[in-house]
Amino acid sequence: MARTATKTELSRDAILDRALAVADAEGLDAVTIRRLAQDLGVTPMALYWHVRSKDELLDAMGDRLYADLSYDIGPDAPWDERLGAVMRTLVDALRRHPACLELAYRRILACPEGLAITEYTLRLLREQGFTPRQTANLAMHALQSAVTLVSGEPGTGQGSPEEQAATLEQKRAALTALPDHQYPYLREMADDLLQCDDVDEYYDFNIGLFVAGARASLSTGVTPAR
Amino acid sequence: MARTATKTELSRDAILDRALAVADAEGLDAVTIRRLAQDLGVTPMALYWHVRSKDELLDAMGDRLYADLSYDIGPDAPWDERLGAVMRTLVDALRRHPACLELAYRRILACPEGLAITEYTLRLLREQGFTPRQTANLAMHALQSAVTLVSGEPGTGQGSPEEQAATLEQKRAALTALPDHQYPYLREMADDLLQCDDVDEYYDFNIGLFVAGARASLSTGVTPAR
DNA sequence: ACCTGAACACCGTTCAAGT
DNA sequence: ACCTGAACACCGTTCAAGT
Repeated sequence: MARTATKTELSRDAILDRALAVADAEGLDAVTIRRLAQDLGVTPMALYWHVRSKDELLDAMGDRLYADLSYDIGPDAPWDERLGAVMRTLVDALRRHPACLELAYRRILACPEGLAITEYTLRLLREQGFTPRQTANLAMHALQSAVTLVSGEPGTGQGSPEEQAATLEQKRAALTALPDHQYPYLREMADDLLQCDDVDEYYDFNIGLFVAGARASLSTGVTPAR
Repeated sequence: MARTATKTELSRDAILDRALAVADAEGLDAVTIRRLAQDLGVTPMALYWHVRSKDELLDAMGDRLYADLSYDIGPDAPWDERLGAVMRTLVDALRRHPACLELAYRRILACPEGLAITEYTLRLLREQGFTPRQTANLAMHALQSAVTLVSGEPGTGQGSPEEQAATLEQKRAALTALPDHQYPYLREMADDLLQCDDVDEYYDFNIGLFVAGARASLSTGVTPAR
């Protein structure tokens, strides 16, 4: 919108800051080399001095998601609470840049902070008696669940806030227009499906759900069902 | 690759078939109006007679994921097995077109088959005693978990098979090059994190995990932890 | 070391025009 | 009803050239 013809000189960090700001405001699709250049008052090709390619820029944006995480609540806390704390931290971090969600997963094993939180989680589970296979599985899915929770938070879509509100109302209209004899449950729970009045309860419940599954799979030994 | 200058006349279905084929072979990014037109031996603008926009085409591709699903194992089966069957069906469907995974979530409440499986799941959970809020929550996350499981299946990335193999080997090299004193667990479980020798076990375990979480949240009444 | 200009090979989409 | 041609406003990226 406002072409911030900032006097601040161009740098990798300045580009990253602007990219995240654009993503937050207008969605990841709005993050464009040419757009960023315009915002920064510079020619598109100038960015290529500080960044190898757009893909590398997206990677760097993803890495920012893992910056400044604190998830270690101490070795004396129960292991399931420690696991829950990891997921809580991830969720809170991802919620700061919901437009960048899709960048999170591919960077967890690529950037130092991602490796650190993964190592922490692997150790936590391994020491609890999970097999290497189960541990790797649970650790990766703890992260993925965090991503999923944020991206699936009812009322949160992709695109600008206005677009989100518009598509939300559109979906509600579509659901309430369904024939009641065929979709009674969809109609009953339309609001619950589409929005979320208590986000804290939402995250608490679903993180608890994951942790409960992990707990169950530990006590029963192998696969928790079937 | 082979520009299939098919003599079959242009139609919405022909476009969709080609789009899915291209996505499966080269990833969703390769699905392009112009590329499809070339494959179909026609001018790009010809597609616009059969399809309103590229977005509508992507929506239609997503709808295909929900076609021909059978998940009802009968009302006499235990509810947790029925829930597991729903997730199994979704997983199997999504695995047929892994490149289209990101299209799945946004169409679940938009196409008839998506509505049907959602209604089925809502009813299943509601009759079990979950609150509307919990039911809506669990139903949507059952789907999302299915998407997550497929997209997170170790060894499965986005892009062409060659690209996947290349990035896989690259990641393994990166992990095994880590300092052992700092990341012992990452090094121990590098293979488990990156690939998956028994896919059936992988899906069974993780679907069971979700179902176990749901079971736990039902028996304990409200939120399963904290 | 850092930025620009011109150019290339792509996109999705509109709109008037053909048959 | 169905398709084409030309055009518009975008992309990411390369490469030689400027300072």
